[in-house]
Amino acid sequence: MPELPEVEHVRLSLEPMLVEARVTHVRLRRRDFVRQRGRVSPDDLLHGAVIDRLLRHGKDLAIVARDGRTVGVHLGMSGWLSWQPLSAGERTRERDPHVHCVWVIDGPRGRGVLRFRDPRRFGGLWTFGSPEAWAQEKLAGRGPDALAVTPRQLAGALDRSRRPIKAALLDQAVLAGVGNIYADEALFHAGVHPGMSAHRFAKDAELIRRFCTGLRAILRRAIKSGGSTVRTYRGVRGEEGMFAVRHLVYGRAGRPCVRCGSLLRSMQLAQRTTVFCPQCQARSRRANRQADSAG
DNA sequence: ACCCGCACCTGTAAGC
DNA sequence: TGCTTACAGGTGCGGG
Repeated sequence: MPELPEVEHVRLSLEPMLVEARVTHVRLRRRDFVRQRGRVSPDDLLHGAVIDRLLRHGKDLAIVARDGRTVGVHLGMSGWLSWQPLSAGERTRERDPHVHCVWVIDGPRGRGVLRFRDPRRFGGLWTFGSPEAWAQEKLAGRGPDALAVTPRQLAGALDRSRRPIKAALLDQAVLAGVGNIYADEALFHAGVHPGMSAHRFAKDAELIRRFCTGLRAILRRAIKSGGSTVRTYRGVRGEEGMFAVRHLVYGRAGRPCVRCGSLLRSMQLAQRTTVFCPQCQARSRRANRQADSAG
């Protein structure tokens, strides 16, 4: 579910509630949801800590305490972090079997419950002694964040790769934060066929620059809209992200292209459903220019 | 070294 | 209605 815009929206939404707040209770309901060998203590999950900041790189999130304790959060496909205000003296009882970890938090904006719900359990929690350890261990092998990547970095990561560009974009070692939705949207924006080889894409400096600019714009707009709710994604208050109504290709196979009217096509690429416009994203750029000049 | 294909899970919707 | 199947936003691994 959540790609960079969804994760960033969650981070921004939680920040005012969590920063400067103290964790007063922690309840881990599924031990194996914390990817750590041996015993997990409440202290590992920030019990008693004062939260200092929330970090994000790609789709990875980290909750960092003042004393350095850090919890890495990954939402996987179906993960949801929710915030519910709690009145004084009120207690919570979990009945939802998919809520795997619960934190009660006392902060400048009042008391509340932070819950991590994840039915498919592809997500998880990781514990570290410092934010540096998080960056070193959890982010090892991750590429640059998709909001900050430079055309140069992207070209460098792609120029010896023979994979289809779509497959490379989904690879978090190349670029951190892009998943199936935003890969399709960004390729459409740049007019690139998803099956184009990565090294050919990397050779075209002008194309890469255009792609990076478009990608950043799409991600920024998506963050502002609260992300994309396609099925299950929700913001921290349970609200839907409104960016899906602005998807131009993702989820629109068989419908007309907003630019040229051709019917959007669907194919399997890197085991993922891929939607593109056969006209605006033609395989050869010559065909592409012809399509442009034809209007 | 690179890249593919699959496994990891559950929920939902469509098809029969 | 009920059963079966396909599919879903992600990642990490084995092995070709």
